[in-house]
Amino acid sequence: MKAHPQTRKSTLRPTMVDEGPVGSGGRAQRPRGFRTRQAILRKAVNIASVEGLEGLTIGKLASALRISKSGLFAHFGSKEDLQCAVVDEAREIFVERVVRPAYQFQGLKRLRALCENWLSYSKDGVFPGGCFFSAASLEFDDRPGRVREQIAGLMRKWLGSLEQAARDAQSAGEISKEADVRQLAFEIQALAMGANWSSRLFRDPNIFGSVRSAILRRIEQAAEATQSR
Amino acid sequence: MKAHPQTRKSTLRPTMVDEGPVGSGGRAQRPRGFRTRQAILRKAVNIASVEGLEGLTIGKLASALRISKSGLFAHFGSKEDLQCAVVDEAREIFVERVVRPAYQFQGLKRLRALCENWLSYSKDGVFPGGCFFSAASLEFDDRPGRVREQIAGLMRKWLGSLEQAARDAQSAGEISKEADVRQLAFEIQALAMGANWSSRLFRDPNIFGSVRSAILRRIEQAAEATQSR
DNA sequence: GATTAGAACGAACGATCGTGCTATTATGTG
DNA sequence: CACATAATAGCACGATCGTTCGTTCTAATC
Repeated sequence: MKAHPQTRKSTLRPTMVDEGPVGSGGRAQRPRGFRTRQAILRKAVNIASVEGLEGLTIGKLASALRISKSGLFAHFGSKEDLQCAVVDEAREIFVERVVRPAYQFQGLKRLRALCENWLSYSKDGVFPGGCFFSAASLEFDDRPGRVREQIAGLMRKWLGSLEQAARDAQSAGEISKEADVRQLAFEIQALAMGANWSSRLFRDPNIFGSVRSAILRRIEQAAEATQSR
Repeated sequence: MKAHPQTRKSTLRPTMVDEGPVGSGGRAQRPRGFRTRQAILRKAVNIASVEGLEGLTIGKLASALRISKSGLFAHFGSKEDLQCAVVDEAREIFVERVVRPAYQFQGLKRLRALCENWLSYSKDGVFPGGCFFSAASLEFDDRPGRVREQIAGLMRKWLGSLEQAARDAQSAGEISKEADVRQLAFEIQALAMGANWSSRLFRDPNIFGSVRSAILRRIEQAAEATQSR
């Protein structure tokens, strides 16, 4: 004759309100469960950046948040939905940290800012596991599905932003007309991801300095010369 | 009264002898279980390059080989051991395909051959999931343990090979004395991994051509100039 | 042909996976 | 306060995870 099931363990947690000061001084509160969802995603992104999007497990995530598995699961219909939401949350953080601050500049300055911001985004550990998208790209490039397409779309857009900034710089005469801006964008991205890779695998933060130089050199090379394709 | 358990399903598979012609014309056979182990690793490497080293599961691997889970497991003491063996198998394939053929050349030629071989190694799908080590690096860079250290060691060695080739080219006067060969090696590797990344995520095989040019350009740049840093 | 070492198997373990279902609790509105 | 609705918890499910065990089969040695 065990006590009837389902006796609450702690009445001390009314809802998941663990977030800091919301908005600027008590702004209009969002709907109730939204905050929980947000808190879940925040933690999920951090875990996923370390363990991978597939290694991110509903059980682990729930217990990391001291939440019931089913309670968490109800916020998303499936694991795939959760993964998509996590990717989008990571995107938001990335945009806020890397893209947005660079858009106060124009042309070449913007391009440089995008690079600088990306490097410090990786170096400063915005995600505890390094660049979320480098890891996610390589994890999902062979797994067909919505997550893969979402990641691919984001990366295309990011490369497009680099390319567009370079193109604008081109229009402004800051970069040679002959430069292949698409190629330039790709090479920047490759060097940046290389920095992330090396810093993580070899635990060498110094790589960021030399990669920063390499990128600037590469940009300058596009600025100067009648460079062949 | 079920028949006593453990009646063999097929007497048709005495041992796992599915490999093609071994050695050059019936050479001295390796010990018995060794061939099985080899067949396991071959399949395991392919699966792992697609699903990741952690996504490689003993159950899936066993049933892909039509082998019992326990029988497979017995060849390795633990999953970590299996992963280490898989990494080493991948290393062997990589060396055979990328490194060794380049060592018939010297100096700059060797450096170029290493690059060319790497690109075609990725492009031709030597592993069905693209470059095994790119994926494995990013998967394990945050997971402490033997696997991580093994991968890191291999990558260090590979970068060292590139660097040494460049250094030799330097001694031969094919590359400027002022060039930073370590940096050169890194940038080559970053571009190459970028090609692998892009080709996989965007399903764009054309990237290899432009990355090849970019690498050659970068090498030439090291050859010519009194380049800073 | 009998003996023996090693290879492969079947069954089972506890843990955890993703996912349902139902009941309980919390919140916001009248 | 009562009520409706949304959010969360509890429990259970079948599947699969890595791992262990004891048994059976195979191949080589005497």
